[in-house]
Amino acid sequence: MKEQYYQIPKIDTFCLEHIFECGQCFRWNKEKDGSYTGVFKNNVLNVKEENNKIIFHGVCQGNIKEIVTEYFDLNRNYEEMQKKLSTIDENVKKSILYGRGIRLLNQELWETIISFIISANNNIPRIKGIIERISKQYGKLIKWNNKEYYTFPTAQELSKATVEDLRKLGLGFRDKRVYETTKIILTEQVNLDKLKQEDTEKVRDTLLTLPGVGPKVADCILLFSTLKRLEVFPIDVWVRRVMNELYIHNPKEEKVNKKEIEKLAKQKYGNLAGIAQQYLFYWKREA
DNA sequence: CCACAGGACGGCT
DNA sequence: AGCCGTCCTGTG
Repeated sequence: MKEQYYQIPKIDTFCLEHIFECGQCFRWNKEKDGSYTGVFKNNVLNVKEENNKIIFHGVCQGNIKEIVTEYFDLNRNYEEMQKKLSTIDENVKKSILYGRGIRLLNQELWETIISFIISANNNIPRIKGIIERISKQYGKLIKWNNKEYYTFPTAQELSKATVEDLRKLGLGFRDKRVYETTKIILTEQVNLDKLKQEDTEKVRDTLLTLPGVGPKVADCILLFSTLKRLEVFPIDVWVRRVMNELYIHNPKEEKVNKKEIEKLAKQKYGNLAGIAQQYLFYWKREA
């Protein structure tokens, strides 16, 4: 663990606000100067856009360049994917212009699973609060710049929590789901390392066996974690809304069949459906 | 007081 | 297979 810096030139396909406010992550907070600070794995990192540079600064376990490149998905060509998607139709093109700085983070799988179980029928401020309290209670302390940060607990660490403990931290009815899933992963009834090599449908089926993981949560995990399956298309109320507006035009939005949306997304966006989903989602929700 | 928020689950038909 | 009530908690 040592303090390190890294920087890259500013690019259109990297915007802090787009990346951190598009709903894929819960542990990044905006500072007074407009930069963002967050905790992932055993790293505390601050990211700042300055002049023509993006500056990464923090305490990292390992080499900061490698850590940043992996986490921010810097080796993937977002410009090329945007060009491809822009040819599909004017609306998607518009959504990309609006959120062109989005990148899909490679977040640690275990943390992503628990975070999105907590996200079920919940809102972002509360999700963030719950995850912060869980980390403070069961994670490890990292001090930096006279401030205290806490890592997201490992399965081993979180297994110390009883259902009642979790309830006190504000998880509500999700307490039991987190508790059970933690046990399953800790005992390797589901092995997260082996999961990464399987094909998407099989991974999805396995994730769906975890308590608290339904179709939407499973797809978020597949898209926002190191699994990084760009072809999945998480469908929540916002995505349903925008897909109905753009293509289906059903006056009763709540009646729109999920299967219909899935089919549409696949035939239109193909193996980039997940990327398209993020631009559309961010565009529609912010508007 | 009530509605609702970035779903999952269980019971029912 | 599809439909629907219910599930904690915070906020308006």
